[in-house]
Amino acid sequence: MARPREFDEAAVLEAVKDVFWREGYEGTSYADLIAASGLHKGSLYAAFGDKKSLYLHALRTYDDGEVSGAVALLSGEDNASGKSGPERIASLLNMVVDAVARNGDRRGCLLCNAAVDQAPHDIDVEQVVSEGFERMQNAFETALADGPKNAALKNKASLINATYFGMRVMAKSGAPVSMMKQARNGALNSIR
Amino acid sequence: MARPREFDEAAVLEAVKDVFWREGYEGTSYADLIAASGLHKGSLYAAFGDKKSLYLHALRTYDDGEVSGAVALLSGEDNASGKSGPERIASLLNMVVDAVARNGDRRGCLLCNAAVDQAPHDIDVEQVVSEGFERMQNAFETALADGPKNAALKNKASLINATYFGMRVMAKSGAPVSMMKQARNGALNSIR
DNA sequence: TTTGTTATTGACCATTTGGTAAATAACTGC
DNA sequence: GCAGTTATTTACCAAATGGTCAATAACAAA
Repeated sequence: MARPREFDEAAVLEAVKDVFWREGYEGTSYADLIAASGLHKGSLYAAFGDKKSLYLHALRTYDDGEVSGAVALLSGEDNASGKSGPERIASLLNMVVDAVARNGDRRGCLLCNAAVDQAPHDIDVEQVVSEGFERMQNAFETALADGPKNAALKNKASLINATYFGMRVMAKSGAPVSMMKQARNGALNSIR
Repeated sequence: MARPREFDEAAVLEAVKDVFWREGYEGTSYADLIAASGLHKGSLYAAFGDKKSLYLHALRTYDDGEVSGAVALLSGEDNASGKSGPERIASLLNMVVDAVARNGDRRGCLLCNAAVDQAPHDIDVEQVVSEGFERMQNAFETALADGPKNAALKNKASLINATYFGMRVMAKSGAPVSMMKQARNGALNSIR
């Protein structure tokens, strides 16, 4: 065979994902990626292609990790806690608030960041983002009701979905936590 | 005195604002700004300072224009139409939907874009964005009620506010108009 | 041990980046 | 017309950008 990889591909993608998450696509340089991954430029190119392709790898890593985690939480797949749908929604929104309130995490949601900075300019990014949005939308719908989905239910789900991404933007914007908590309260009240 | 300006400062800022609005801060180069404004680099620097300062000028132009316009609409300052508060909110959300549905406008909201791409990295941008968010928040509250503001009202206002920015992100993300309309319907139902 | 294959490394590249400075041009008040 | 002041223009710059390539190193199979 041939010489084996010396780096852990998943670990490198985690590091790369975090840089793009914090700095955005244009705001990230190869110098940043090299520093974060510990790899040389040639290795990054050989393993993941050019910058755009690397960004897509990072975005899909986020999609497979954070987004799928949120979807699983909302859908109640891990039914250990026995939470109701609204309780699961509350859990997710609380996590969004707490990331800012407790850790000062200003990264927001990578899917949402990608929607703002690259989706309008790159059709591949747009596709990953759109699919992620749809998955979140469906997960909110699942949490709101297990029966057949009517129009009013879809409206509620989209309301929560939009609020979710709005809160993520608030997080990146430096909005006060009080405003985020109010948004969360308003969303939860609206589905009571 | 001295040699007068040959360009219309307001017109140049409009052009510059539009580039930053479409391309983001890092995505905009001086070549773009020169092409859009018709000015030479030296003139841009002499008139508005460096790139960051020019971006702030553009952001404040947006704040004085689009944001103030939305705030005025929500507050019912121009009372010619005699619309109720919820009707004024509906008007604004409809404008957001229509920008995408009719014109395919993917720019979203510059304030929101700035929140995502520069607010976490620049305190001046963060301040303009935060103030804009607060103004929108207050305008939504004004539209929801003219009486004293209680906690439930603030929650509702923040819900709508978050939904508004979420819909803007949806716009940039290429989400289907149907999803945006659902979010609008959900938001309007929640304040009935 | 040789051979084929793939990974790593570091030097290298053209282009673009944001930014500067000196020369020139246009205006006002004297 | 002259002096003073500010705009415009052009040429220029160092640094950083994304990207490539040839040399070398490490493995497996034969």
